[in-house]
Amino acid sequence: MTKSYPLILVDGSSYLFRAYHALPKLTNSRGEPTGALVGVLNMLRKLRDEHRPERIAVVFDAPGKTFRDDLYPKYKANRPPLPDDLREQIEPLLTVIRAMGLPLVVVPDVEADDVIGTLAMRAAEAGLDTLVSTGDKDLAQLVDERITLVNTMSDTFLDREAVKAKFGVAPERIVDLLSLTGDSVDNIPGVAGCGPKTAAKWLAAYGDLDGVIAHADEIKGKAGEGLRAALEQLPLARELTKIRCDLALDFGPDDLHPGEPDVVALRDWYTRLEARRLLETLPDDDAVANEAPQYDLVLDEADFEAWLTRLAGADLFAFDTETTSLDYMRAELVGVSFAIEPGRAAYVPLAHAYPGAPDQLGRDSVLARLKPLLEDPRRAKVGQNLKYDMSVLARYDIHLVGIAHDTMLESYVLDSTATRHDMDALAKKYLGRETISFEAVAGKGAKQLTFDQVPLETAGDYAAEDAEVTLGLHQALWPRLEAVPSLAGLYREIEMPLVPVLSRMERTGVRIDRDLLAAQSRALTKRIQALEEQAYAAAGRPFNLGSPKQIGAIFFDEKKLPVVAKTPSGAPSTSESVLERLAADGYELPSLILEHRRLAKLRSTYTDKLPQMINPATGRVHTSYHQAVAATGRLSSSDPNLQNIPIRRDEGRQIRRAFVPEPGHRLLAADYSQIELRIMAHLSGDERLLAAFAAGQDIHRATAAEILGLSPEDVTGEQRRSAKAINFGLIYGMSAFGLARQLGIERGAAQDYVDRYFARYPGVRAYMDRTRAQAHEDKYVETLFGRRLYLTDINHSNQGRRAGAERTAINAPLQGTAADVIKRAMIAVDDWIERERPPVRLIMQVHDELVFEVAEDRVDEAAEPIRQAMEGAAELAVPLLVDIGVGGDWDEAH
DNA sequence: GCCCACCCGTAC
DNA sequence: GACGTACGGGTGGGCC
Repeated sequence: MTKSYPLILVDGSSYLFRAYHALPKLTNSRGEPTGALVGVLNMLRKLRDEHRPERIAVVFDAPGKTFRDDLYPKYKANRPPLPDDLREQIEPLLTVIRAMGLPLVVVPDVEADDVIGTLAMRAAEAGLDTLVSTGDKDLAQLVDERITLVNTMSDTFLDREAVKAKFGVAPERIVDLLSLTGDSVDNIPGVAGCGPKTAAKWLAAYGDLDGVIAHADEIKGKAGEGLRAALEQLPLARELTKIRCDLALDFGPDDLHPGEPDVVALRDWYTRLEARRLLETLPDDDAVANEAPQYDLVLDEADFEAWLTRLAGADLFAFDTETTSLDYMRAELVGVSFAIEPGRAAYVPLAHAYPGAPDQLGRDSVLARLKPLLEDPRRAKVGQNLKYDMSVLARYDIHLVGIAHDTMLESYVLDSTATRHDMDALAKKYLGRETISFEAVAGKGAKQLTFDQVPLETAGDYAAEDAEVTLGLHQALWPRLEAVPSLAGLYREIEMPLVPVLSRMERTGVRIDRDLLAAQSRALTKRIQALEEQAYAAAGRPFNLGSPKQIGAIFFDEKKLPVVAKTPSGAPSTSESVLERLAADGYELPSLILEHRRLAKLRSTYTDKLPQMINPATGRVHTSYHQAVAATGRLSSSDPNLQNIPIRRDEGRQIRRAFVPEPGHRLLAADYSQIELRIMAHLSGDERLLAAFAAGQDIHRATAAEILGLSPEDVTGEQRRSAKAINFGLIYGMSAFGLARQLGIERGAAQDYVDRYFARYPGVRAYMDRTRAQAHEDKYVETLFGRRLYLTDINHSNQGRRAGAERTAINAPLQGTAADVIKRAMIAVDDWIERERPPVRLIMQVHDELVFEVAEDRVDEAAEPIRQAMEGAAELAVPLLVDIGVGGDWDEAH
């Protein structure tokens, strides 16, 4: 094609129908109809590539009545309703056309033909040649010296001469010809017995339609009779057929310059449509990725709508919230950011409030429109620590679903020993990219701003980058994860499904009896004060009982007490074991300090702190569970830490009485019995250990009996205690030296115990040897569910470092498998709760224990499903046993 | 006033 | 030196 056209007008509606009927009914693999849509897109691409027009518009009919309906109520009455599988393709088509950068024209209450006629005429007046691309013969009436028709699907051009050749009349007579022949699709009757040939003949003979009408009497035959019968309606047919070229449009040809294609959106759409040919027309991924990122600050409806459309078409999008607080229970939403492709992201500020802040889209209206997307399980989202975003959104009644990926967890599963899994660290590690720190935009210390006070320019870059980097990280991390099927399985089956469970558990929180803790604090204060006075008297001067340094000065400098042990930094230790030793030697002060430390610890860490952590809105304490902290796969808890509430000593245990249910409810505590030893039995396959668990024996008693050659009933309490220390020591990779210290016995005696243990449990020894050897070989160990823990020090030249790594190698598979098991149990139990909606809430996890708040009258029926979920969480060679207790507080539930 | 290392103690 | 995994309070020193 050599001739160039300054304006191309595309009859989009005609092509859509032609494509729908002419092309096979294709669908993509999701079952969405795509045939007509892709057909039209291919045609548009071809048209644009061949002509590279300066101006172009794709014109569609607008829904609604037109002037033709007013002229003729039966207009288009024969037309069947739009098939559903065609209707569904219209909106996506319009969206993709916009993304292609092609001006889209839909004028309310006007048909595409008339818009095209008017625009072509205006162009002609301005001296511009127009190419009208259509599949509809009616438009032949527009053809003249400046207007040419093309059917891009069949590649046929119609200029004046071609129109004459094809229809037998000049373009000026096309309206007359069509009036005579009629149009069954538009329900314009025409003349019975008169087809295009006859009509052309008549028009050639009598000049035009008026001439034909004037000479109607002269025409013979069936067609002549038809003509005479149709005379009255022919003027109306002409009115209906004639394309209007005089519409009052508020735009003209010069408003129709094509824009830059949105390659990112197009790639998503073409991918979704599975249109490979179209995908190939787009520039390479790399070319896009290497461009400077484009961050949109979305402040108006049009931009937001455009992003909504992009998100709706994306297979996966990255998502992030900006808020006023790290505390998910207090955080107010300040903005949201999105990315659908590295290099392209947007920030939608919603509630930035500082002097001179620009108007922003309303939070409620934005959230209302995001809600369907965020709650749609088929719309896949990726985020960094999405548990946080999920909890924040829940406060706005948005229940995030479709959490497909979390980059923090991808990183954690790939390497749990990495110290940090935050976005900044990951961007540096995996993308070689330095990101904007929160501190850089919000400042730090007392001058730190909340995010709503951060100016939009910097906030936008920061927030959009968060989403964009998250997507980039996912693209870097996911292939690495997929390359190791066991890790991918762990991620998919355990870590990702756990995210909503933890979010719910955190938001539920736990009720705390503030008054009880306050009373305990007062009682502790009295005792602490008394101890201080006694200590000052014993020391001969006042000092800070909380300062190991001052204690050291008094003990080892002033009173010349023996140094029992030193701290790692070389200072004389004042640890519990040291003080106990000194107390046993008859000194008074050490036991006073020990007592003081215990009480001060309880007061500062628990009885004073927990009431401060009560959320005023819920009256409950909401901890944070961290899913990417502990290298073994365990969770950790902070703010407050609910996983180290005292239990071993009675004084401390009282604090658990302050963990209470709502009125009408009970606490139910379910803990695994000896889970790590059972896992050791399973992993080692040791026959005696397996047999002991199979028989339901008290495992520490059985161990004592084996080591000492007694029958279980003859084992004393002291002997059982020693065996228990051995069992735990094994789990921690303890040496005979450590055991001796633990039990306060000679090293030789401890070694004797260890030897006898391994003689009776040879499978355990073999397992430990095997594990160590494997660790040296692989530089990592794994849990039963494939979780890996890397041991960088396993071949270290330093003996201490190497020994430490070996202990970790022994401990990690046991601790880590237990963590896997309880995580699976949590997912199962949450699934039951969400499915059956019993009056049961999961409120705490403490490594081998789950705590529930249950309606008082439903405790009995809750216990069994909980037990089944927990005991069924893994299929081991030994039974998994769960002990369940119920009470009016957490202490009582044990 | 803020930050951090250190020591110590709580849990499983 | 010697028992694994966490969190966090108080002290005390350094820094701004």
